[in-house]
Amino acid sequence: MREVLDVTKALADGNRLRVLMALRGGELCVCQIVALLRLAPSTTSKHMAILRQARLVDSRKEGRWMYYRLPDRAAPKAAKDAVAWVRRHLAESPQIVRDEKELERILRLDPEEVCRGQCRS
Amino acid sequence: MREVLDVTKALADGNRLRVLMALRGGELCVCQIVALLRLAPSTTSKHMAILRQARLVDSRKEGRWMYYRLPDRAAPKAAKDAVAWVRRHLAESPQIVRDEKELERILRLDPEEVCRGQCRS
DNA sequence: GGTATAATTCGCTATATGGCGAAATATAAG
DNA sequence: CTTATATTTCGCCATATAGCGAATTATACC
Repeated sequence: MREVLDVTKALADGNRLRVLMALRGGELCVCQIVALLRLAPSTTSKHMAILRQARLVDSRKEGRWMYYRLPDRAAPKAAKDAVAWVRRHLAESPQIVRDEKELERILRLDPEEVCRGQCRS
Repeated sequence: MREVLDVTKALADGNRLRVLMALRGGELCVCQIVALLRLAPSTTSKHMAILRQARLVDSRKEGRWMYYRLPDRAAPKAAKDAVAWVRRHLAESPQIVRDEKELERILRLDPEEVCRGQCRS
């Protein structure tokens, strides 16, 4: 029950659903997710921790950057199936379509440039 | 997005997951669900309204009794798939197994008797 | 070592949610 | 019509959650 509830609670937020959809195209660093959601880095980080706790994303640290991606084969089936459900039923949402365009724009930028300025106090 | 979020928010509560699992065996009236969850009728009713809003259950009124059941063919695919996901990943939860036993006990009682006393002020 | 920067954790506030009991509604029974 | 009863709605309270900025941590660069 706990495992399933972790997943459903993690999915019960629009911004976290947007992140899962954004990760369809491959891993993203926190800076890029911040740029997409336009939330504070601290808020975004908390969202990512909730998704990871539910095993809906995996993460990988490279230098100062933390990259998040959709879970691989090793993830619990409940989580993988949940991601598949989200992908299947959210693909045509106007918000998600808008995010796709915005993400294209963000990915065209130098990652350094995306980060710069976000994390200044 | 709204439709998907209604579903994920509805699933993000343990008692509502328990109801969905309990309805596997067929429709139940509110009294029976109250007896299973051991929550106040008003609380239970609110949970059922949230599940119905998300199209995760259908309802049918018969006299004074309101019966809830899992959605049929006509329901949105997102809702049907979500119910299938819950059924697949929650079937072996200890809580759900306990609920199965308890529900058997409740179903052996006269429905009139199940209701009696719950709704007294 | 010292500074800069990406990310997280912490402390706080506003809002959302789950719970109850009382009141309201709807239907059956007298 | 009046009473009884199943359910829902309303008003309230306690807790959970999403958001932010400040402080902290971890890593790169000088």
